[in-house]
Formats: sequence, structure tokens, C-alpha cells
Amino acid sequence: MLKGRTAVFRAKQKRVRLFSVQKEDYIMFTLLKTEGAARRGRFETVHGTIETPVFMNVGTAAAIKGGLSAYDLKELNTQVLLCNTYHLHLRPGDDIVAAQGGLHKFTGWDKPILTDSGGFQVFSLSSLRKITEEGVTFASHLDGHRIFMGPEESMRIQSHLASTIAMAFDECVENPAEYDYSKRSCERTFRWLVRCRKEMEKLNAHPDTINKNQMLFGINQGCTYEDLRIKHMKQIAELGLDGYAIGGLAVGEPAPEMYRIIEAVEPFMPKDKPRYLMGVGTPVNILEAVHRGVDFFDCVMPSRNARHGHLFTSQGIININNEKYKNDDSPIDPACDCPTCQRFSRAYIRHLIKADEMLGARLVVAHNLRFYNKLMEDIRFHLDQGTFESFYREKREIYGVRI
RNA sequence: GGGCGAGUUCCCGAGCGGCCAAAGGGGGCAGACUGUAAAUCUGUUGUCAUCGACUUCGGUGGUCCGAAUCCACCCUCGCCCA
Repeated sequence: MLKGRTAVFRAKQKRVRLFSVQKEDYIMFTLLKTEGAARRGRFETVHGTIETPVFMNVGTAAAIKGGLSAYDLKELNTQVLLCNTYHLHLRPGDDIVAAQGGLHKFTGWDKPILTDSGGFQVFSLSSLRKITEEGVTFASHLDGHRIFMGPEESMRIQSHLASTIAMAFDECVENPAEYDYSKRSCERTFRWLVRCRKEMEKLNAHPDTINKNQMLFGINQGCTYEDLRIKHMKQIAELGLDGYAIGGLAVGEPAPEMYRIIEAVEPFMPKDKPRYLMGVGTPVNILEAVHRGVDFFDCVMPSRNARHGHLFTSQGIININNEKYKNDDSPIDPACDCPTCQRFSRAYIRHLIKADEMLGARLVVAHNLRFYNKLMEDIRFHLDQGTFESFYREKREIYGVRI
């Protein structure tokens, strides 16, 4: 059946220059439609189909912070769960997760899971690590013990976790960074990527591997230097990976810088593979990036900010902690279809957050994640309809304002 | 009735003659957060104002150049004795 559908898309491809590339029967990316640089796609995986553009929900330690389970995510129409290699290696240990049958069985989430490689921790735990050609030595943020992680270790851990998509082990370079350092780091990240791919091929061929169809996404780096970005992108594109990510952005540089880099790199990203802008971002960032040809996103912002009272609505951003909501009987967002907005008032939610009740965190995280997932649904709808540009122009003026 | 002890800014609580508008918590108000060391962090919290000025440490009156701090009396609360 999939083969038949692929054939249909291939037939279309000749006419309208859309793409459909097949790795296995169930692993392929299909570009359904484009509007300018923006892309509407479909990514078939061993754990189900991902409609793109997509926002992946971040559950670093195999759980969405705030207390949402796999059941809750289904209700929010989440497509992909993101978990973290470094955190799960430390606790409970990837051997435990493997013994439990992999992340899908462990978490009860049967849809696609993407695991980040630990590359971001090379950046965020910078005071606790040392980088060499071989890899990175961290001091565990839990108890200080030394852990070594290189490309092979990261791939082995991710193979144990049995995620749908594994990310290459990279160095997420801080911003600003010297040109020379960025260049050397980029070159090393490329060598690491080659090692990642080799290790993954080995692991996927091993009889004990839980997910033998684990995919690998490479990560573009190069700080804010366009020439480094482009050179690196061209290099990794030649490796024929399952997807391509842009990393090292939204790490302190102004948003226009980020957009500039996406625009510079995008022409060199394979058109027939998903593109993932790592760690981004605000709803406006996402609109801007979709507009520039990105398909995948993830960010801690909806969940973390929710816990801190910063809520996204169709009219802009509210801080539910603000006194003005203490007696407000309206929902967070009257236009929102999330379980929280169907049942609870701003006054109640404000009270719960103020009182540090767990229920408060749960309700607001559910709301913000639903807002992001709905944003992506709207984006896909308008791409399907060919009305994305006007949607993008309208919403980017609204979603960032504080009300 | 007698004997101790205590009353500090929204709350708890430090201060015990000048460096005190008064430490530190809590609470309040506001802000930050972008591949989660984040249920975290930052600012602010007497009044007016630019330095600065003014009112405040149970009450009233004293001592002193100067008092939240010392003295006298009063009020309130706690414990103990009758």
C-alpha cells in the first residue's frame, strides 16, 4: 500500500517537481506541497507517520515536565516525543531502558520518538565538560562523576533507547564564537558525524538491536558564519542521511541573525529530506522558519514557560501570574480547544500556579503544548490550502505580543 | 494580686546608642526563560522624590549631639506563683 502511494507521488513529482524518496518501505519523506520556500510534507517512520511542519514535544527525561503522560499527549495531538541521550544515560541508564524494551514500551508512547544526542549538553553544561577529538568528558550534573561521550557512545545509547530518530553527536557552539574556533569545531563535528553514521550502521545490523530501522539526522553547525555553515551543510548533505538539522541557533544571537543563517543554509539542504531547526522556538520563530523552508521543530519553551506562568494564546502572550487575572472567569484562550481551556478559568489556574499545586503545572503545560501543536496544524492546513503566506503575515504580528 | 519574658516594616524574624528605612526568610508585585543542571532565576516590596527629604520599630513622656536600641509609666500577649 505504501509502495502504491509512493508511486502516486512519484508520478506527481515529474509534473510539479515534488519529491518522494524511499529508504525502506516505511521510511520516507514526501514533499506534498510548497509555497515559496515553505514545505508541507509527510514523513513515514517505523513508528507511524509524521505530518510536517511538526513541533516535537520535549520530554527530556522520558517525561513531559509538568506531569503529562503519553495519554495526555495523544489528547493534545502530539506527533513526536523528544527525549535526551545524556539525561537518560545518567538516569535511569540506557541499559535499563533497553532491558525494558526501549523508550516506546518504557513510556507507553507508541508514536515517533526523536532522541537528542547529548550535543546540546556539550553547550549547556560547558562548565562541566572537556572536549577532545575523541569526544566529550562531562562531570555528571547529578553527582559529579566523570562520563565520557563520543559519537560511538551517543549512537550506542540512542540505539539502546530505540528511538525512531537519533541525532548525530555534535558540538553546539556557543554564541558569539571566534571564527577559527567555529571552523575547527565544525570540522570536528563533521568527523564525528561520519563516525556516528558508521556506528549506527553497525548497530542497526546487530541482532539484539531493538529498532533496526533507527534513522540518523545530521546537524549543521558553523555559528553565525555563513561560509562555514554552507561548507558544512554541503559536506553533510553528501552523506545521504535521513534528515538534516540546523543546530547552534537560538543560543543568544538576535532572531534576525538566526533567520539570516537559515536563509543562507537552506538552499544547500537536500529538498527530499526533512529539515529540523533544533531548539526553536517562539511561535513567531517557527512561523519565520517554516516560511524559510524548515519542517521540524522542538523547544522547551511551551513547557518551561508554562510552568512559569507564561502562556501562549491566539491573541498573544499572557502571564497568568499577573494580578489582573485573579478574578477572571474566562479560559486562558477562548479560542483554544485544549482540555484546560474547555474546563478551567484563568482565576483558578492562577490560583493553582500561585499555590504551587501540581495540577496547575499540568494544566498550563497541556495548554501551551496544545497551542504549539495547533499552530502546526494551522500551518499545515494553510500550506495545504495554499494560503500559508497570508496566515504567516497575519500571525507573526500577533503571536509575539504581550497582552 | 505577685514574678519573669515578649511586643520590629504585609507575616515570621534579626538588630540592642550613630555605618538602620532596618539583615534573612516567607508572602506580594513584576520580569526572564529557545536541541530542559530550570516547579528555576532576576528585580522590586514605608512615602515622596534626581541626589535627597520625610514618617516608621506597642503607647506616652524622658535622657542624649544622636534612640528600634537607655530610663519611667501605661497598654497588650505568653509562661510561672498565689
